[in-house]
Amino acid sequence: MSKNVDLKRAKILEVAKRRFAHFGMAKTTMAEIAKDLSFSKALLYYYFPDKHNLYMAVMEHVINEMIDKVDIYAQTTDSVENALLFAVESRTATTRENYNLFEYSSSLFMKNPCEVGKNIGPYFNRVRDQYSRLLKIGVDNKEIRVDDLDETAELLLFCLMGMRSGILTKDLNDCLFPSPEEFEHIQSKQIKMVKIFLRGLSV
Amino acid sequence: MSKNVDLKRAKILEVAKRRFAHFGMAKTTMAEIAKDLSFSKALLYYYFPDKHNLYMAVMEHVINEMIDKVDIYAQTTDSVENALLFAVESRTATTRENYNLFEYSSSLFMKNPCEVGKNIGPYFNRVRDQYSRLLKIGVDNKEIRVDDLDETAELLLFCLMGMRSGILTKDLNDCLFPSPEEFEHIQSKQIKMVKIFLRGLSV
DNA sequence: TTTTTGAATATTTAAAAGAATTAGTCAAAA
DNA sequence: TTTTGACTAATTCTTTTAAATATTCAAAAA
Repeated sequence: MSKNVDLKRAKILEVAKRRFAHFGMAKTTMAEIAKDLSFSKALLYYYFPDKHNLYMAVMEHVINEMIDKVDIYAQTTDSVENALLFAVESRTATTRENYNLFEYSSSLFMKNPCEVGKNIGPYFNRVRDQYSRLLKIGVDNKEIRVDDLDETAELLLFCLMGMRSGILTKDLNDCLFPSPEEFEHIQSKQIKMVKIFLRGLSV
Repeated sequence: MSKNVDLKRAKILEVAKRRFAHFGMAKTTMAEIAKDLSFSKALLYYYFPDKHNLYMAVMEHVINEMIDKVDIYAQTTDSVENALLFAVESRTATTRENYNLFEYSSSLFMKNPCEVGKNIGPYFNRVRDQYSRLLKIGVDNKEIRVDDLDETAELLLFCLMGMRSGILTKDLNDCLFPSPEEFEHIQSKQIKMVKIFLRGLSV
């Protein structure tokens, strides 16, 4: 029973994710998603209450994948630096693979920064909590010293975000979709940043 | 001759700055600025070719004030940390005092990130150069070790920007104008960030 | 009872047209 | 050289209408 429902929901998520990641939320219609799955539009609403809800489910799915991947890697290493660098690379990869998916989230924020708590807020917190866990590896290892794990993780995450907005502010080539070089560029800055940051926390 | 022209231009800048800082570029008309100065609109165009040019002149004036203030302070101290913390505080102050002035710049960027080179780009570079100079104090002092001053200054600046965007993304109260507490909050994060960053560069 | 659909409705977006505001010009006066 | 009032051009704001798309629902299929 419920097994079948979950399976169908997963299939829908899969297809919707492809469309959203490729064309973005705005340029994807429910009709198109339904057609991809070769069933009726109305059935989509049987499994998901509305488009926004479907989008959020896709977001959650993508974030989960990324977080799980990083957590699994983190179990195989005891060095904070390795763990964090892996996390940074995963974030870059996820971002470029799903660029247009995230665009809707940021447009939501632009329009109404106040309601961030509902939209991207929870995802931000989950990522921050992960960085908190990663930093803890270093603390347990006596590599670094951190007073407030959560606060420091947030600080680090803000810095990483800064690399992104900073670079997109400076040398954007032709706009629209950041080029592979730009992703590389951002990531390289982020890596340098992480190294300085960690050294700043070292015992 | 030219002395009088400069004086008049300065007066115009003064008035325009007040309007721009208070109501923003969009909500300020050339007619209003002219009325404030009790002379005709046409005369504004005698001293400044167009509104955008006038705006840029105001921007430059404000940035200059901030940079000068920081440079002067920097001469009185040999500690990088003091210099940087002063710079951070000055930036906060300038930002809150001229919040709506900057809003136009960011809206320009939102619309067309490509042409950033023309608009805010130069100002960004001047601030980065200043941070470069400030870091050099620490290098000369043997407090810190830096390979590439400019690159590191840029990194630092991006991190500072991250604190700003990060916090405005998270806990914005009622939107529109950030509250004094929010400025405080951002600045406190920036200060913590700078300290970790500097420690990460320490010899 | 659960899943699926076609057709109907309700919202949102897009485009067009017109009015109103505001930027920018110019010939002439001070 | 500096200043202005009157003029034109460009931009923004509203309103309207049409089209696209999200969402609902009663009924059929499984």
